[in-house]
Amino acid sequence: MTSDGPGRAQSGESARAKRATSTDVARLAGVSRATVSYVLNNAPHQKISDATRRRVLEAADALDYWPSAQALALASGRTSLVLCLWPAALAGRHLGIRMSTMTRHLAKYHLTLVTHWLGKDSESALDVCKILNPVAVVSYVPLSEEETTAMRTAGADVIEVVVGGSREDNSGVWLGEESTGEAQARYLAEAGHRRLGYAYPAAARLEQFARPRLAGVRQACRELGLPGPQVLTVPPTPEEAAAAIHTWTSGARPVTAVCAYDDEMALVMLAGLRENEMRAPDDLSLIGVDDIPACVLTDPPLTTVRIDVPAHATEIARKIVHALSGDQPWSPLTDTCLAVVERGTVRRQGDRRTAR
Amino acid sequence: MTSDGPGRAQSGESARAKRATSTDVARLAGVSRATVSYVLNNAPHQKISDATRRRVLEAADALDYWPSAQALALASGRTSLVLCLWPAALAGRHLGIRMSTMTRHLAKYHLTLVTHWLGKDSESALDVCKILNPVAVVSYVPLSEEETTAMRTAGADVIEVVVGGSREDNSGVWLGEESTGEAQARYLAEAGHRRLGYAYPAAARLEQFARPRLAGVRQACRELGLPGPQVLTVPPTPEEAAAAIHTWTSGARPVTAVCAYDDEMALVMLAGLRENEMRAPDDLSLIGVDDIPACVLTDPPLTTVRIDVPAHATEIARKIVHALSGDQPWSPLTDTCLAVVERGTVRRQGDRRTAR
DNA sequence: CTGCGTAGCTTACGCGCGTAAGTTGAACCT
DNA sequence: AGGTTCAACTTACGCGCGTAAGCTACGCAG
Repeated sequence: MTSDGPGRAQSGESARAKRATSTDVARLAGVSRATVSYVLNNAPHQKISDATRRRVLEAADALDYWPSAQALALASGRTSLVLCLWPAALAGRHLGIRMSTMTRHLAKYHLTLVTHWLGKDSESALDVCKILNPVAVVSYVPLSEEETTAMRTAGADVIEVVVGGSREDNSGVWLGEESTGEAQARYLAEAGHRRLGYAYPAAARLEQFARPRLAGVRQACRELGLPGPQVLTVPPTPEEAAAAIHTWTSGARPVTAVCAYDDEMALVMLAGLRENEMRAPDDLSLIGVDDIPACVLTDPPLTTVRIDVPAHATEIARKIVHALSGDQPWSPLTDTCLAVVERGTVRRQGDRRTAR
Repeated sequence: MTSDGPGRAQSGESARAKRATSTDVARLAGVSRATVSYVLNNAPHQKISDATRRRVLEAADALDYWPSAQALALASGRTSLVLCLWPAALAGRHLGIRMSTMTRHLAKYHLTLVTHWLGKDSESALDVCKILNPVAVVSYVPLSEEETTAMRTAGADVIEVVVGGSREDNSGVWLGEESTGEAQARYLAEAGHRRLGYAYPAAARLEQFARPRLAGVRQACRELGLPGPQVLTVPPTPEEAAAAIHTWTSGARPVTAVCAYDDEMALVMLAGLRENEMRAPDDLSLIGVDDIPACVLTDPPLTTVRIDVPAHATEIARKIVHALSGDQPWSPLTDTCLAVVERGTVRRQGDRRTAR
């Protein structure tokens, strides 16, 4: 038995039916192609008798007809595609929820989301845009002025660059990376901490996220009248984390709490604390970003800032749909896509010991 | 200053240049459209004078002309797209490398990879296929017979379903999920273990991966003459892991080593061991799959099976390119996309204590 | 001087579609 | 009887492209 199970690759020889065109439907229904088109698109000002309409619909059904997206795109000058540009270096675990949320939301408006992965240089971004000719682009990669204008001439009406902009650039709308930093700092301040540290990642690929997050911490400190955070670059090894922790805690004005760039950084910090025979939160408070599953497994479990990814993704999708419809000014549905998950690594003012 | 920074969404009003068509180029060069086409495509049997050729090339350059992918697709009947279907539930951290590897490899052959994210049900898979009309589909989601044939009539010449097939289905080619399970079991057997456990995940979304991995362990046990693994479903909490560990280790014929579905499962197991005041590898050996960064941070560091993702991705891309060219039978470049990373959680036969 | 091959183009068609602009014949009004 | 209206269609065009087929003028053999 040589049936084609899944996993088999086949070249095109297999006798497969060609897809039916509207001409085929017209022939089968015994009408002109135009009539078919009018019926299937419910053309508003065309009079089609019920009998004819039914014949056309039956013929289309019998032939399993669907219109060619390419022909549609050529004729109308626009596709129904939304292109998402994503940097390969950043494949985190929220990606799936983020993408499927956007996919579903856009699908309600008959828009199809596809993702293209970019390497170090975003060279292929423009090529892909030319090939797909999407109506909108949402980019998680910084885009140069030239690239955006080139994409616009390539047909992309709406271009959203999610990453790297400042708050004002985003029309005061939504969650930038800064917000996570702000949330960390505000929470620590509210817990009574005044001298903060920031654990900055060593990997260059994280720069574009780390920089705005740190900026958010700085901004919050400024607004709250706290001294700026003491920033240390922490490579991902327990030993180097231990050294950084020593620096933070041993000065004349020691840091009492550290904002970690993300949860993985915080995990490394926890290992560094062990290395120094110290413990969170008694010797140093710690807060991460992301709420990865491992957060609940550590001892003590890690306090962190959770990004409400579905909410954020929905906001972006909504903004795109809105911009495509192109009427009233945009207003966000929510501006709080963030929440602090309180667990065991931040000591609150007044606590002597923290409960296990 | 109201310049359009990144992060701004714009609707289409901005006076942007329309893209140039080959008609524009023809007009500027003072020739017919056909001549333009012949020049730009280096038509083999057409005689074009050098002067004309140069004028056309200059005009195309001046207008920044590129052919419309939609028109090309309509005229030729095929696109240069490869569609990758990915289940949103499975966004792991290797995704970036996997995708960019495939993207780069396919780009060498002027194929563009785009990814579409599927939710629980793969309902939209076919729609996307109809919209994009890709030459090939590589799916990480199981596809029904109807779906594959429908995709073929939609124009996809090559369809690769990476997941879920058995070894034979994949034309004896490459790495299925089974292989990771096999590698775990073989390694443990070689280290002297004879009674193995398998820590099966509780989350339903992991079923499609867990099942073949477990099948691989079973297969290896059979081939090595070992009793089959004692399978326990382990929810992701330390307490429940501790209970499972108790079951494994306390019988008349206790298990001495456990294959964890993946590293996260192994991490939970480690927490469960702590809960029981036990330790790997002295009380129980443990091996994961994936080699996530956290592996080196645990105490002891986690022994695991690493998937050589770039190699695997390249194999898939090569297979697709090969199938599209459609000549000689396919042969893989490598069949070992797996490696065991030996760290501290597997006790080798003869060791009394394991070195830290 | 006529015929012919050929370099160097142009004209024409089809890919599959939406849709504007006809066309036809029956019903209705004067 | 002759004109008008209108339902129910069909014909024709363009979107941007590749490419088959046709066309023209020039050089050259007979």
